[in-house]
Amino acid sequence: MAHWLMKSEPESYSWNDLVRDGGTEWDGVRNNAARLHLRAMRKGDEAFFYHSMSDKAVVGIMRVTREAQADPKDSDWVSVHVEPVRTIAPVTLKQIKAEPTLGKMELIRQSRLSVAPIRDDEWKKILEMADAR
DNA sequence: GCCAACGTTGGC
DNA sequence: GCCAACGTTGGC
Repeated sequence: MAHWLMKSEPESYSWNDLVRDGGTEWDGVRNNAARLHLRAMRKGDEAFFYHSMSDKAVVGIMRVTREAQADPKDSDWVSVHVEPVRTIAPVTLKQIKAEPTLGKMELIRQSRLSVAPIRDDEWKKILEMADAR
């Protein structure tokens, strides 16, 4: 099972919004690299929900509940369906940057990428950081 | 608010 | 096909 990180500005759509909704169509992605990642997602994959801009922290875990299909707003693009799994203690970008083993994360190397893969060891490390609080 | 990084567009 | 100009994202 693969792991991912997906970004959203909390002012636009927050983790709490996702929990409230019980699931959502992750649409609106308009970047080719991100689209490739969306297409590579498989049902059952898990993803971190990252609050960009005002918060800059991983705040929850969600699950891919349906694989990519045409974005309802623009069929040139794709969207997946996701559901919340659980809230985690926030792991901030600052903490991630301070952790040498996380230096290769796409989150850091290419900050503008809104949908990114996460290596197994990175996933595990961030979970450990959340659980340690 | 500023600016770096990245993507896209359009003139040549 | 190259590259300058412009737009957007997102960290600081």
